[in-house]
Amino acid sequence: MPELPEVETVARGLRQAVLGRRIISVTLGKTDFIDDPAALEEHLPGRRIEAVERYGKFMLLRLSAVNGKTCVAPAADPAPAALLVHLGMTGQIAPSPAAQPLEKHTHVCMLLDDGRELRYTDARRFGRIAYLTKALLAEELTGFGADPLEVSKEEFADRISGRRARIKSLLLDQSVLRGVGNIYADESLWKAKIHPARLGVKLSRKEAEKLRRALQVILQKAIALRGSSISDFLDAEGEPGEYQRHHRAYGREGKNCYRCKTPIRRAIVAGRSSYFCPRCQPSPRGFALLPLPRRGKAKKR
DNA sequence: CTCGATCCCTGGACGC
DNA sequence: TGCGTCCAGGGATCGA
Repeated sequence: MPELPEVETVARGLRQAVLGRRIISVTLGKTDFIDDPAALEEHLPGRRIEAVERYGKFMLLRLSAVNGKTCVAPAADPAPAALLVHLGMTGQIAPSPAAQPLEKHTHVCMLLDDGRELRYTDARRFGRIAYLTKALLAEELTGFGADPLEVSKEEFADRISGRRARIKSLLLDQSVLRGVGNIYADESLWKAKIHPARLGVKLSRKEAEKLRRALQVILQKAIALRGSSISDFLDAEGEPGEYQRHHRAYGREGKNCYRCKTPIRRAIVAGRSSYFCPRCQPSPRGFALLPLPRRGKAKKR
């Protein structure tokens, strides 16, 4: 569940921990979530980590050009490049002493020039790792939507106003906004008092602006608190975040709304569990609030 | 074009 | 204690 605030937290941690380090060698475990595993082994050694950036839910480790002095074999691709990292649901990336035993599900180990290893673990392997040349990276980053922290009032409204999709679906759509996931979509909709099943086209400009503001305030606060740790999110120092304590909707089914005391409901919207206050966030016409099976009970097929 | 359904994967929660 | 089932969810893909 790492979303923008969690990825930002990890990126900041990595910036502190590994900036300027050179990668000596790479060892891989399972590779079915890596674009081109051989490319990692071939192209990473000899490169220095020059910057760590976040793009939506992606992290981008900018890598130096390879020069002859640090790499014995002439590199086939000496130009600057990047390592793209997506944490998926359960991905973690952090440096460890090379002597430390490997955590379960460690699939990428990058030995650094200070004796530590930058390790990527991911139980579910919903993440993604790719070595990308400059051209491939540029291609990769096309098609993403606006940065939710930077998007202007006008652009935000334009991006949802013509759409017949549900607002929840639009918030989750990385080609509309990059970086928002299920938790922060629900939290921002609760704050803006907008039902997740409303259609984008049906939101007024005023509502759209309220939603943009809510999203920005929530994301900023979540970053300040180092993200939400609801299952197993840990930052690059292995520390959990704090923002889960501030959730007002997500995961609060049956608990009282912080504004009006009405029990929070859960419904499937845009294929995802969605939490909302049925009073503060009035449902659109035609939205049937079907009773969901209680958690843990058998589910209809 | 738009959008919903399905699948990928594993650990943990829960029922019995 | 152990076994089976369901659920979490980002994103790719497919079909309506």
